[in-house]
Parts: sequence; C-alpha cells; structure tokens
Amino acid sequence: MNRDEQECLYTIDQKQITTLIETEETTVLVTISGKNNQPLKVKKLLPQKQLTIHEKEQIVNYIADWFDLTTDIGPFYKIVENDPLLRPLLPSLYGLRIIGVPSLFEALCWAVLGQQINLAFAYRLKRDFIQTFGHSITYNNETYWTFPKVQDIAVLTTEQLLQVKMTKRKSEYIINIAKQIANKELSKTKLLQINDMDQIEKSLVNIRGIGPWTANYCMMRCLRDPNAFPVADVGLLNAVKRFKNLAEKPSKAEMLELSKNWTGYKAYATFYLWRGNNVL
DNA sequence: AGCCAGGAGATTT
DNA sequence: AAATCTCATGGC
Repeated sequence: MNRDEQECLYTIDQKQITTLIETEETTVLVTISGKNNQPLKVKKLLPQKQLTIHEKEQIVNYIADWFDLTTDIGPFYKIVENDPLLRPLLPSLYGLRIIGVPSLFEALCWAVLGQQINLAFAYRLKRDFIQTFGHSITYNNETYWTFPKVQDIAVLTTEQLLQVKMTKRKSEYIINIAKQIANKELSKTKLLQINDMDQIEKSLVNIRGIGPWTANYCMMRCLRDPNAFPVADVGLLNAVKRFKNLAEKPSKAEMLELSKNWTGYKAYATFYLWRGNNVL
C-alpha cells in the first residue's frame, strides 16, 4: 500500500496505517495494525468522544471491505499453483488481497483520472484533486485528508477542475458522475442489486466517461467482483509481457486465452500481476 | 526528443 | 462494426 509517496488518504509507518474513516455520523481518525495470522488492531485517535456501537460497526465494515477480508482466497491459490505465470509471484505476494476502494465515487474518480496517463502523473492528479476539494484535519503535526464529497464536486464547473491539471473531458466526466451519484441515479447499492456482472458492466459503460476498462476496474476494486477483468489494461499487458519474456505486449486474444485459467479470480490474477511489477 | 501512459468518445471507413 | 483519429499532459 505504500508504493506511492504522494498518497494522502492514509499514511504508513512502522507497518501501521493511519487514516480517516467517515461514518454517517462522524469522521474518525484511526490506526490499523496487524501481525501475521492475527486479527487486525484498530485504534481510535480522534474524536475524543466515545463511539457508538453503530459507528464502530461502520468502521469495522469499512476496513473489512477495504482489505477484502471476507473473500476466501484459497481457491485462487489453487489456480496460482498450476499457473506458470502467477506461481513465481506468490512467495513475495502471499496473503495479499485486492486493496479496495469502498467508495463508489472515489473508485470512479480514481479510474477516470487515471485513464491514459502514466501512474506517477495520475497520483499527482489525485493528490491535487483531494487537497484542493477534499477536507483535512491535522493531528500530531500530520495532515490527514478525506476524499472530496460528491455534493462538493457535483456543483463545480469544468474550469475549476482544470486548475488541478484535469483535462476538460475528465472534468466533465467526473462532474457528471458526481451529479448522478448526488441525485441518487447512481449508487453502489443500486449497482450491486443488479447482481448480474454483465448487466452491471453494461450500466456502468452507459455512463459517459466510463468504458470497459473503467467499468471493470470499478467492479474489481469497489463492487468486489473477484472475476472482473480489465483485459486491455496497459499495466496488465506490460506485466504479462515482462513475466512471459515477450517481445511485444500480448494481444487481446492472447489475454483472453491466458485468463481462461483464472476464471472466477481474474481480478485477483490482475492485481497480483500489477503488484508483481513492484516486487519482482 | 519522442514515445507512451493502469482509455474513451467521436469520426471515418 | 471495425479501424482510426483526437483528446491532452507529463514521465522517462
């Protein structure tokens, strides 16, 4: 999780994560830590008042969702054992789960602003977006940010987003998505209720600015479909090219053939290949 | 300097 | 329908 120094939604030190988590009632600053095979420890730093059971539940649920703690990755590791491409990655990545983006708005914004630009620049855009339109609190001389609120972005003009180096089109996409979420046309609950992944993808792709890549990215990291698959993802193609020692990036047909073996866990295979780039 | 980046929509064929 | 062009800015 600490692959990017510009990440401002959480900090990591001494294998401990510090982040703001928003419940319906309040915003809570927590630290999350854990040792191998032991339950995660969550500690509240702010606010000082006692949290209600309801608030605590929301925080626990958020963290469980964020780290995908309820998915059984056993079947995925069966696949990995028999997959020459994934097997070498396992020693370094063992236990890794798909780090999610529980908020639909955040997931879609992050995907849209990352379209067709290099990751370093994407992180910069995200940081500038958050630090311009999000909210922060300071604790022990450290500033912690929350992602911009749907209502705040829905009322912006494209010109206001251009100031954080967003392109005009991305500005339009993001504001439009914010508007649809703000007026309840679009919500995570509604999407999940569709329950058929192909139909969910279709309804996402119907939204301007969301193509097959963004839809699958969102299904993978927010809607938690373990089989979502951004086939044409450049990072994925480059990872396959690298780990298979190919001269060129694999074709779509090759990717589809390769991914047959990952059926049920294509999102996990994708995530492991992405992260494989960082560890091998 | 030039290619390309965790794409999508519009236009042309 | 499928191929091609345009958007647009920065990293390397």
